[in-house]
Amino acid sequence: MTNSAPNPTITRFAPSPTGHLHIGGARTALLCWAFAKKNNGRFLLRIEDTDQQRSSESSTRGILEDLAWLGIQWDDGPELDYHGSTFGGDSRSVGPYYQAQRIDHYNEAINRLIEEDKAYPAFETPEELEEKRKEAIEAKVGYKYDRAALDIPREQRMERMKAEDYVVRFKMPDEAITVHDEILGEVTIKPDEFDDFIIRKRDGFPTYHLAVTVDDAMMGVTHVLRGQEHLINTPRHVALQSALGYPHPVYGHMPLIFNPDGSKMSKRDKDKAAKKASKDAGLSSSPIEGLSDADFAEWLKNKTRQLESSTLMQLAEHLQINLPEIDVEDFRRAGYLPSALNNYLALLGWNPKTKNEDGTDLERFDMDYLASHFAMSGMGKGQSKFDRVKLLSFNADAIAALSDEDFAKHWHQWATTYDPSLASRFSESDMVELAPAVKTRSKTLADGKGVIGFAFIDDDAIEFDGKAVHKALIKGDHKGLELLKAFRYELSTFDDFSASSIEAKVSSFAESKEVGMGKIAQPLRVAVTGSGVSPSLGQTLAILGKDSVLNRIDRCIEHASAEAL
RNA sequence: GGCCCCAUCGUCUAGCCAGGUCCAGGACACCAGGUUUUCAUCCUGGUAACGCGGGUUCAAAUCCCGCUGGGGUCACCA
Repeated sequence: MTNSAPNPTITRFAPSPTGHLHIGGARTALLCWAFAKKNNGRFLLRIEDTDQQRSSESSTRGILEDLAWLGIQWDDGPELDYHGSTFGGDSRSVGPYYQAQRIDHYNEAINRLIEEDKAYPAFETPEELEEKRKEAIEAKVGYKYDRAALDIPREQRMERMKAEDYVVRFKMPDEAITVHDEILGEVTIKPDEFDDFIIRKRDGFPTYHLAVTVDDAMMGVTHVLRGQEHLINTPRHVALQSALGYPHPVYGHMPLIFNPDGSKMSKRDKDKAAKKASKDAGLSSSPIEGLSDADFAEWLKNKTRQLESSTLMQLAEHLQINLPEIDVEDFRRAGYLPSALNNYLALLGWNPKTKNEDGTDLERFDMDYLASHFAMSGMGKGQSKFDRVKLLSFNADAIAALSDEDFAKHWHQWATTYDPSLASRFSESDMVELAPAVKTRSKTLADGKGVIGFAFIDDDAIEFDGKAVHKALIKGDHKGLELLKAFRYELSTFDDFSASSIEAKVSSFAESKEVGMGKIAQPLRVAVTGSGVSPSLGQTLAILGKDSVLNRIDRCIEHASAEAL
């Protein structure tokens, strides 16, 4: 495909601001972005807020920030300042990018269609239509609008428009429409599958079909990459484009993403998980302030009832469970890196079909790679299941690959938002020091705290794991305990508490006592952490510092001596 | 239910369009072993799939048909 200057490739992502950015939407946006970049084109962001009831400004803001966090930069669209860089703008002067601000454009197109007799007003009320729909269902036939309004003479219709409430319907041409889809091939839909759909609602706002057609044309969109749930809409848009004399963009409908059990990934999954945990825990009354017992009981027994997101999070915390991640914000909170999320998302349905040097398939790649290699030909046709375990593995690898400095930056930034106590306990430069111990032991940024959990406990509050104490200190004639005492003595005059010199110190001590490293390492580890498991000994002691280490050893000696009697 | 889309290891997939090089390759997970003072990392090896039935062909994971299964869609939501 060649691109001459006058006709750049333009893709778009057009979310409706009715909630957070769903992970499926993020993948659509990512691949639209990648396609545009690969073809030296532009990626456009448009907010489809024609549903006045459900749209909100805070949703828009959230979606913009989620995209920015992922690093999916839009060239045209609403402006956003994010950590010093500006996203969006209107350099081509084809805005505004909020559909609610583009009503004049839609009306112009609608009026033109009416004048050309390609669209017409219809006067049935929603209730009347609902009635007819019900009848059709009972008769087990597909419902289609019966074109009753077309029986009214045109003159009369035009007259009634002035006085009555009405919708505008598009006269769907009576011919089969073939969509040339870059992913699925040719898809032909017969005319009896369509009726004269509404293009302007009673409230004067256009419907999605009309708005999307007008906007894509006016904004110069050349390629539409979207989820397969839109496949059936495409013939409508193609017909509308023809009627309005617009060019037809190239389409690509990508397969949808599902939960491992095959169900749709939806916000309801969070309620489902919380309900199950509540039942398992035998909760009979609301444990959350601001949620009444009655509401809680109703929510619990009604499968479709959903709780406010913040309430749900409080409940999850109370139950000590993790809610399934559904929105980009969820993954962010859970401590995923955007690079890992993008990588996994891109691979879900797209394959670079390239080998690594060792002959394995290329799976790990970054945004630059995507931007220079993405092609629709690599898209799969089949639906896929979202495997959090594989994503976790991608994330763990991405974290491990970070430099200590970058890891500290990400970790501290994450903690600042999601775990302020962690962020205030350890500065970013502290975290650089912690990085070597934490990186290979964390699958997510949220895991980090657990790795160094021993550092969060006061010296005199350490709880000693009985088994570990026995195995490391008491077993074999208290050899471990004696070694620990001896090492404690040497440590009292030792001041260089860097990880490497502590390692050296322990090593030379073991040599002088003619024992293996483990003989002194494990007693020490148990003494300072209470358990037999921690990062490397040098790192562990370095994190605690000399005072704390000595305190803890003393306390352990006391504890173990009592145990040994 | 009508229409439309889809179908390879448990999961994501390569191979399919241009049939033979595929007793089907990779990744995640899992199992076993190794490295490591513990854990984690890391290394080595292993288990594991062409949904079913018909064709076409010397030859089918690859082409055709049917079945089954999964999904989408049938709004004055997008």
